[in-house]
Amino acid sequence: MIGMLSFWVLDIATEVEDGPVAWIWSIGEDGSRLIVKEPFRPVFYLTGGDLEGISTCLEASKDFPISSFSLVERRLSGRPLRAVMVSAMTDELEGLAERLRRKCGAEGVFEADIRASSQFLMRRRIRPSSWHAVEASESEAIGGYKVYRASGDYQRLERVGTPDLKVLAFDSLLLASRGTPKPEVDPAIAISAVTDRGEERQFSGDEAGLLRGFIGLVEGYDPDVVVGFNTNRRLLPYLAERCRRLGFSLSIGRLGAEPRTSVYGHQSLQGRLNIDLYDLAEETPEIKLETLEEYSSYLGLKVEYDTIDEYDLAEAWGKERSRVLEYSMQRARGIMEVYKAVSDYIFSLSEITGLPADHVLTAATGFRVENYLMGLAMEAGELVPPRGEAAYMTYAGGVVMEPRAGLHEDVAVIDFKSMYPNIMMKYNISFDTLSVDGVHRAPNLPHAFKEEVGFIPRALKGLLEERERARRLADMHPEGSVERRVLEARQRALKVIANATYGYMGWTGARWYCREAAEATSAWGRETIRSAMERAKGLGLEIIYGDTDSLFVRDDPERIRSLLGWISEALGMEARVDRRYRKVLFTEAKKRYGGLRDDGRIETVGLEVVRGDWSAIAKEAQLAALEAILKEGREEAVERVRETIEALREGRVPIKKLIIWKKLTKGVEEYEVAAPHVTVAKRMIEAGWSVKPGDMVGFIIMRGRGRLYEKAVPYFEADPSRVDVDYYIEKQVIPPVARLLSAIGIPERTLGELVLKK
DNA sequence: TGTAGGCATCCATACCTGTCGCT
DNA sequence: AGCGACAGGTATGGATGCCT
Repeated sequence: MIGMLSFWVLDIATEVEDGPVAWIWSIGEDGSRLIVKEPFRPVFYLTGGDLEGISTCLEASKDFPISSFSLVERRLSGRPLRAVMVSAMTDELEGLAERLRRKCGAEGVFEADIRASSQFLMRRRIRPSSWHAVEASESEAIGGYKVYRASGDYQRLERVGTPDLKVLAFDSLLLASRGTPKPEVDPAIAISAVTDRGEERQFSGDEAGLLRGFIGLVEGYDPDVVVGFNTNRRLLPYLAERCRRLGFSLSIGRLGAEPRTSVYGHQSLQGRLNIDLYDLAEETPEIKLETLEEYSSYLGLKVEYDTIDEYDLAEAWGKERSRVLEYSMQRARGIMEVYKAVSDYIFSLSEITGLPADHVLTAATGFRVENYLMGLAMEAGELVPPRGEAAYMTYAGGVVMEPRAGLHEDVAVIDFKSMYPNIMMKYNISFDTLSVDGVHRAPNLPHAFKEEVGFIPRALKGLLEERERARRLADMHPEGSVERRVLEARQRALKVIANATYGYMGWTGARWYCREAAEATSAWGRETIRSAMERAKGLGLEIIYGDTDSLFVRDDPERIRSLLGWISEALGMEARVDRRYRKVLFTEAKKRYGGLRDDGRIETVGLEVVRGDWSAIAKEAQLAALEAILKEGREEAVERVRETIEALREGRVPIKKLIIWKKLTKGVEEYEVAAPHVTVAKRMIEAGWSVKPGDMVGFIIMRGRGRLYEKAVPYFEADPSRVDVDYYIEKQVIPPVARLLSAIGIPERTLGELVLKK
């Protein structure tokens, strides 16, 4: 029974049966969950001077797991290259390729370091998280899932959006008598779960019972997506270990599989997507503390949390158990809501980059860009180079103007649209167009680029055209519709990948690292913005500030229109007025300003207000002063500061507002100099808490003698009566506001007097 | 398992200088 | 006078987190 099968690709896996077989976990058009199976042979290439010799040698290598080999024409950095393509009967290519290279005297090996499942997706042009059709015959079902054998080519189907996925969000509580729970000794005490249909379940009490209850729920509901917060690095490995100790396994994958540790700490669930929203929170710059609560409020979700700090959990569990359980359920609900808000973006990113939806979140930006480029390379017959280790060499970046300090009225901000991608396309900047006699010569650099369209510019063109298409289509659908939401998420994902391509080229770890290309891009960028500044001056526009691809000018619609026209015609680039300020305040510092937008909102850039490593009281004080400066006057601004100082003096500031958070960026032993958050982290570790690189450490400065790092204590241990109020006044509140006030002519002395005035 | 460079800011630390007490 | 201890000032660089 052969017929066309349409399906949406959920996840991909490879198994070795007689040879490697790809399993595509999918959702059929009728909503059934199914597996498309196809045997395939991952390949690698051998290159060298004597391809005939290599071939003869391969002929005599029947004892190796090779299915076939052939002489093929490919390209390397755009230049034609002949190579021997070897098809393997194993999915462990690197060892095989290296042994054959040595045995047969080949010089180069290509693509042996690309995982079998990635090769399958790219060669067969299958994009995860999207619809395809293929000729297939039904074969024996496995564990209730229909299985199809695919034959022939896969066609991509133009269809917006995902099928109706079954989603399960969960949260789990772990209880330790002391410090951070350890899976060897400390139990899970509750698991809360919510389905996309709104069903809620909570398991608690006997640990074996609650874990079995959760496993039963997963088996029964059979979700396509399991979503949580901090599941990859923490919860899933923890729960799996608890199960093992209790004598059973955490079989929450399809076909009863346990979670498997996959690349970079990702936990893989067979046949399901395991999505950890913490990964997404981590890469969202607006989110500083990386908590579920913060993420929910950033997304503007109406979810209630009666938060219980992890440091208070043990005590709360003893005293107010029902409140703890309710909080756990609130978290599960919150996780589901966050998932619903971000899932379109995740699936778009997955489809564009070609990485399965659960892996795309754990992959860093560079690997997302690279996976996208690898897909294009395979289509174009361009060999994918191995990951090298280029020596780190820095180069010049964007230009930043010295701002005109002070308060300015009616300022327009002109932005170049996608400046770097457009420069790379305009001057055909790419690793395969770099050439000494190229027609495009980078300003003040010995780099030049050929005429014939390069790999990177072609990739960018594809991304930007696709983005335009997504935007146009989005506009054709009504506001609030599923299609519009999905298409908008798609255009955002496309923009992210396009904008990261410049940085990717300058990344020494990139397969297609090309410092010359990155360096030339920023050089043309500097030339572009400088010539725009010249022109603006020539037109009589008053320039206030500029950074890389933006220009702040006193608003003057007529002259600005003329400047934008010139940029389009003479530079062949596009710029637009991105925003307007009724008032904007600059200090002497670059990259820091605050303004009153034309829509009445206050906007802060670079100032302490937006930084996560200042206490809330300092940030509030600065924002209040800024608001007063922009909306009222200087006296009011000073008055706001006075009020804050007074509140601190009188002990009216809640201790939470005094917490200073800093990220521990490496192990505590690796630090060269003592710092408050490091000594606090050390103390916490001694007390049994796990504090690892990447964790945020919150501390408060207490009265006492010695260095600052000797006066810092973990925030949850701080005694409010012993807080070093003077530190908060003199080192936290005053400096940030003083910088703003001095920009409008109020000397720091004035604030000093405020402090003395008791 | 790291997109890039440019930048402000705080604080620890090393180093320098001058003063003081002691021999 | 010569020496070391110490206080105070300054230059430097580690560390963090922002901007485009």
